[in-house]
Amino acid sequence: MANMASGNTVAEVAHLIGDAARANMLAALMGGQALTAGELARHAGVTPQTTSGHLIKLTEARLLAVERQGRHRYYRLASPEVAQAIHALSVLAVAGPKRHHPIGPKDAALRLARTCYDHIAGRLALALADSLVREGHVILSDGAGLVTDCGRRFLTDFGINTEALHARRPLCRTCLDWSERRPHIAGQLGAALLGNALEQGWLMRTPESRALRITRSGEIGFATTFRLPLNWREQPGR
Amino acid sequence: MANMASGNTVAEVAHLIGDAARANMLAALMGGQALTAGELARHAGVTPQTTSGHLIKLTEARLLAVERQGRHRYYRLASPEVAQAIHALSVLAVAGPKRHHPIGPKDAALRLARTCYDHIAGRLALALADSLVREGHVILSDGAGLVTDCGRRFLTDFGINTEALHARRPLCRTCLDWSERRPHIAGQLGAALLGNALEQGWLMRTPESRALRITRSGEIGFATTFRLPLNWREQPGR
DNA sequence: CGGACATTTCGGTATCTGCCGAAACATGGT
DNA sequence: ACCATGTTTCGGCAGATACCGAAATGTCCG
Repeated sequence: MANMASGNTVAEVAHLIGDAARANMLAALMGGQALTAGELARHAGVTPQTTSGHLIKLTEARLLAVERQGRHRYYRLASPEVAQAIHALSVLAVAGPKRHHPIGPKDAALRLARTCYDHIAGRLALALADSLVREGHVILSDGAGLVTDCGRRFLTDFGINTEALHARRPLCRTCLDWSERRPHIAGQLGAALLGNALEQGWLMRTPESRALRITRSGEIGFATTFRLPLNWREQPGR
Repeated sequence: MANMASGNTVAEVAHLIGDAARANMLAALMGGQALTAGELARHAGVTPQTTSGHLIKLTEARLLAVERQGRHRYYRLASPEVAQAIHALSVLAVAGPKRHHPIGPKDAALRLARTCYDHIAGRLALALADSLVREGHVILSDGAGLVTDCGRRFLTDFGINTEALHARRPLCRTCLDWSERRPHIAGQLGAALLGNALEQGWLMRTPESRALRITRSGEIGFATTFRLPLNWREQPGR
């Protein structure tokens, strides 16, 4: 069958995501970093040959983008829209009647702070969102969010150019947290917050995980800049 | 295989949507109305037996909800989250490089006004969104939206109880329009707008289509209440 | 009860495609 | 040049499942 380089249907896109191996790869890429074909193979639990086939399909369908670097090939989600679609599906996946996560003994770090495609998730993200709302910098009405003038000044001081963000993406979106069940800040603002925190050395990515490590300066920086309550780590959410 | 009544995975959910017949059924249900198994069979282009199997799977996975009524079974999307997921996928589906819709000679009506799950889409929806923004009733920052105090009063006068809306769903979300490429108002506010318009007899559903018919009183009502510009029908968007 | 209609169950077929082993290709280091 | 590593291509197999025809079940109507 002739391969039309463009135009997928909903069914075709869903069919691509609807395979365990491919879904695992996409989930791994939800961490926001580009991964090599080999790493993705390990995440998916299949051999490199099999992985290669999957990656070709995903790339041709424009769900992934590739970048060659020496003998490696780095794959990443092709666009924020892809991340959004996967997120929307994962909401349905968890939605089954009762399935409160079987505790994460080893994902304590993940619960504290992790990446969610391009922004921060976990309790840190909730604390930041609470702070921004409490201080009147951002107004959240569930799935929607808005940066106030006061918030714009605050973020500018923090080092985020709110003027430059007005591209196609929502300035401020919320994203349901996986561990806790409250929304945190996603969208362009969420991406900018993560970017700045990494740049300032407040957060560091961890190699083989989506977990984020909070540095010593980050401890202080977050607490003072965002006036976090002392107990923000324990707060189980609600 | 043991049927776990709960807990799907992302891959399982996507796999269900990733079949042409099932995707067609879901797309048909994006109109917001409940449809019978037979109607869905026609939409999907397969026989009733085949359809039955699909519907059982979709229902067990909690993507659809059923309601028996005599010898009919009415199926509808189980939750707004399902609609959101399908919408997110359809964004990716169209995203292929170039695929501007091959004109719709017969979907002129669809372009003008149609349902999108539970809210209004089409040029009417764009005109309404423009109006709400222009009058300062709603502030949109791309994917996010917010109802102002002034807007709250306006909507209350219109017959929408904005206090009662504060459930789990976003009060105001935007949704990328399929024909035109601009966001319109979805979420609870979008649903309330559609509901009120139907109740007041400003809009009427059409039997076998997602198109909405604008009644005579609707012509006048929309134009005066929302101060629509005279040419809102022609505006091709951008 | 019997006939029309909506929906489901059962059984069998055909197709699709995910998987791996083996081997080729590509790149970088020594 | 050689080898190690990362990735792709090829070929064949096996499991999953979408499809339909035939027939059963359920529901309304007269």
